[in-house]
Amino acid sequence: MPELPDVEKFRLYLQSTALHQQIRTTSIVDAAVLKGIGESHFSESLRGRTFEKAHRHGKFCFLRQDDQRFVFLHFGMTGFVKYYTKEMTAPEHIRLSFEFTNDYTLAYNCQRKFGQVGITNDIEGFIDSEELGPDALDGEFGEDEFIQRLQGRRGMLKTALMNQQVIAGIGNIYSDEILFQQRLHPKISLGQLKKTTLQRIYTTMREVLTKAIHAEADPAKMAPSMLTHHRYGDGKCPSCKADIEKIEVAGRRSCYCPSCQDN
DNA sequence: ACATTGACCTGAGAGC
DNA sequence: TGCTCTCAGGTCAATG
Repeated sequence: MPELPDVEKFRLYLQSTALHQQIRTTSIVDAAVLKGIGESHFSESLRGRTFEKAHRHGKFCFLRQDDQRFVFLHFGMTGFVKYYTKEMTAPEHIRLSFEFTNDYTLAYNCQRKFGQVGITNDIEGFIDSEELGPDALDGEFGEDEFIQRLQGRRGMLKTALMNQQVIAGIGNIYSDEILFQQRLHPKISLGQLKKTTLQRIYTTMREVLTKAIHAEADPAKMAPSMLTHHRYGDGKCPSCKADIEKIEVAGRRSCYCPSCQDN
């Protein structure tokens, strides 16, 4: 699932559930999801800590601890978090969990183990070391910088939008949505785009992501004018009712309307 | 510098 | 019902 809107949903969820509770124990069910830290070191450094705030950059979520360090969470393709009590059904595929002194558990779940969890001293340093681009919805990330980061690149627009080093947060689904909203073919290359088109793409990117957040990243809750609303359902273009086509672009399945996006 | 491919993992759903 | 095959919203490394 998790692209920027999904991760923002997780951040808000964490923000409203798992903060200010003392951690009693940490269970590591599958150490494969830990990155850059060993099992025992991870558990020890979290014992007795509380989470004070949830942050996000691109597809990464950060839980600030009361010692000012951060647990970072990446969700891969199948990750999510759940806060629950023993009376509630535990999620499947728990990879690690925090048990709080209020008897609630915060579980990090990931069916395929593409996600990762670790500890970092500061978010800025983490972003630098991961070489992440600016968060797609960051208030500081304006149109000029967007154009600057895309202009002069070669290759396809979709690839650049999904490249976390260029812009952080966009994946396969929302790059398709941005392309659809601008009626651009998924294989269009950056060299074909005028500056005015890039300006419109920037605005569309922000709108698409903002709308998706408002819809809680749930395709069913999105406006019918959005491609994402149709890609799992009727498979019809919301504009012209043509069948949505699926082609492979940059190794990913790309959905588009062959009639509206025929440039 | 970029595209392509395969690898990493696991399970849901389709088709037989 | 049970088996096999295909596919999945991410990322990385190797290769062309």
